[in-house]
Amino acid sequence: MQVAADDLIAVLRAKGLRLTAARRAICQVIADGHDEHLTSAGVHDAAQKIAKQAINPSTVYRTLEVFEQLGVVHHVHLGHGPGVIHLSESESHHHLTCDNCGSTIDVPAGALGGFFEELHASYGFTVNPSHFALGGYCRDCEHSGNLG
Amino acid sequence: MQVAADDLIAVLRAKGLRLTAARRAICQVIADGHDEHLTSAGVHDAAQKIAKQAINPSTVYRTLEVFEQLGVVHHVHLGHGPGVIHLSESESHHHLTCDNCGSTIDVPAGALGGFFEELHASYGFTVNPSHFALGGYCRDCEHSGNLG
DNA sequence: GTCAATGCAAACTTTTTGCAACTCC
DNA sequence: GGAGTTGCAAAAAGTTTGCATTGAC
Repeated sequence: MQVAADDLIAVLRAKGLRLTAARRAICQVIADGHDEHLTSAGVHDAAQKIAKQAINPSTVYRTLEVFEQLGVVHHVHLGHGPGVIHLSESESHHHLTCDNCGSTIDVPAGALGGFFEELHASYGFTVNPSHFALGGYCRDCEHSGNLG
Repeated sequence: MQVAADDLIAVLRAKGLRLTAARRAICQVIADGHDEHLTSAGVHDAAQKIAKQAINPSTVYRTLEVFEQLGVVHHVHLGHGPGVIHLSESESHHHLTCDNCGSTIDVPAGALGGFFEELHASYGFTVNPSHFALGGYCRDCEHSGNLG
């Protein structure tokens, strides 16, 4: 699903929150990068380029926190590094992260639906399908045999 | 599968590595806590109690790193906090972590086997079932409705 | 005696927080 | 004008690293 920066801006407006250059830029970054895996640092970087002004990292974190509370974005931990930002509205998907080469495969949530239902039935646990990733080895690494 | 501290010590010996009080204690902690979710801090703490002497955190990290390289343990990220240590030999299981209360449910890898096979068939991705966790809401939090 | 392992302290990364200054509505 | 935002700086948590010293074998 496509999300425009304007949609994000509208969310802020609807909540009576204020719209600053920094926030506009961050909205833009999130909307533009809807299919990428943006780190907070990446958001920070890109936002500064768009805003053509310095933005404080803490501003980025605070703005992303606002968006998380509004349910607009998630942050996901793909590995040991920084967290990754994700649009909640973007098509829900899970991540398969290769422990060897670090590549990430997106799996549509639909492909996992039955499995998650099973977990719910057995454990009463409702999976948030876009949070966290499954580690393992991708096809290439497994075949090449160059495993750590 | 049960792993004794002696087994871990044997691994070190076999590699020609040295055996110090700190390492003995850490082996003990890992072996004893084979079914728990030990953080590095937890290992540190427990090791000091066993060794009855101060152990530096960096020693713990370095020792755990050695064990990771030897393939004896993994470390897993359950969420935003510290990483968790896991015996590679211990029974493989997946983690369901509640985003609300932080509780963790262990799911035996067997329960997920079919699902992982499907992922392998569809995406060529081999899941390492003990790495990373699935986020979501546990039964209690979902029912109580006290969600973030 | 040699080399691995430790302790210590300092650096590092990512993220959070307190507070004064600012600015959007 | 006032509440929401920002920047700055400092702190926090978790982890890593350099270096001299220690201690296992």
